[in-house]
Amino acid sequence: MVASVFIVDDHYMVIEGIRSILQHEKSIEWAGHASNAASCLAFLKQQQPDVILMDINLPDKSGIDLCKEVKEMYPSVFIIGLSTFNQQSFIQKMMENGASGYVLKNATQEELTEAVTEVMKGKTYLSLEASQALRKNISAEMPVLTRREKEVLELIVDGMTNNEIAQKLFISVTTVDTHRKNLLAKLSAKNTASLVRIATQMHLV
Amino acid sequence: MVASVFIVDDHYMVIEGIRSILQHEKSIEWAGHASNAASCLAFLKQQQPDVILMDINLPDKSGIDLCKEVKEMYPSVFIIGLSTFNQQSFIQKMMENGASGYVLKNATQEELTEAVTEVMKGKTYLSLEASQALRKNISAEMPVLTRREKEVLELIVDGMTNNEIAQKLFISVTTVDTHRKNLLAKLSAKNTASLVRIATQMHLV
DNA sequence: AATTCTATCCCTGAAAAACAGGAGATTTTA
DNA sequence: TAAAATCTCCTGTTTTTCAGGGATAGAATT
Repeated sequence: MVASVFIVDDHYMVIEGIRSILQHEKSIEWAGHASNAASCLAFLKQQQPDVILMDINLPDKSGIDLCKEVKEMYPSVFIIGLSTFNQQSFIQKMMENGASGYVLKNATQEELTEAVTEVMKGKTYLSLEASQALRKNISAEMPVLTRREKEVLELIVDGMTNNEIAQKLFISVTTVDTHRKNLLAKLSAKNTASLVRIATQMHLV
Repeated sequence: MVASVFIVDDHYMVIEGIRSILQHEKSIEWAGHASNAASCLAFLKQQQPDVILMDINLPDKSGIDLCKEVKEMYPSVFIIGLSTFNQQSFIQKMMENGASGYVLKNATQEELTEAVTEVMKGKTYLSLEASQALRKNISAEMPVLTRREKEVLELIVDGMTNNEIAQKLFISVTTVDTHRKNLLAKLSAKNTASLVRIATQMHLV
């Protein structure tokens, strides 16, 4: 059985690299490529590949969102996340949104082909680094923020004061302050500065 | 004349992609590749290629630093910076450290080969996006921070208060406050939160 | 030699954030 | 349905930041 593989990545060199890696594999067929989410969706209207290798960072929308959309429209297509970083939050969100695997861009030829073949069997493939990142952080950190907390956090990062946030969200300043206190506690930050740094480093905003 | 090209990039897929792109070019010869700065330097002790394609993000040291070192030791080697982002500060630093060109990873085959051939002639090659980024920001923003201001900024981002910073640097709290005010002014930030966000986004810390 | 830049220090007063310690109402979920 | 989570609001106090000045001394530049 031959698996057709499609690639979404905004870097031509990466597309070329993957193509060059996979072309030797007899069990894998090149379905095509897209450099952004829009042309990926356009392609899928015409035909559906078996597997999509999907970069997390796309110019028009995040791979995490695209993954969700594609899986809703074409549930039978397997998606493998692709990125340079093994950030736990990314990997987790990608898997939550229906991805079947996650591979880092420094993966070897063996890893990549194994990922595709395993996923085709309906299994899940996580590269060593990815699964380690997932394991390490699932047990520890990565706090769960509520919808409102995320909302407040983003406005704080945008440089708004409690007062401004309160007006924007039509709630009391004291409420905003409470959310802020909870954010500080959840992210183990002692003040605004560390809160913003932690939030950006964790890619929460 | 045949140009030998060496690549330093920590992503196997990118190396494969570049190799696949350049192998069709008769005027270009593949010298080899390294996935970190250390093995790059080790390779250069044995032989020197004509051109090095060098990623900005390397696991052991930044491409910007590596560029400087290589140019000091082997001034005749041409270096082309390689990265996913067209951040003005990165491009500028790379060029200041002796690079002859800068190419983004979404470059086409034509761009990449042109970059190599132009640089071989002793010319400078900047991809369209790179030169635009350079032009746009050189005229505007990118504030110049003094050594002390950078120091204070880093401690602020680390979540320290003026008081703590003052004790750490053995200066008065009012001095720290002055630096802080200057930072807010220079980065056009209205408070700590936006200061931290801007600093991290500009990769100042 | 004069100017600019940098780093240092000081002041006042207002605004904002951090910290402590509650509590009621609604939604989710087990 | 009962428990847990979430969102909401409150009263205080203390600490930190922000805004607005001004000032001195040394280093670098013109």
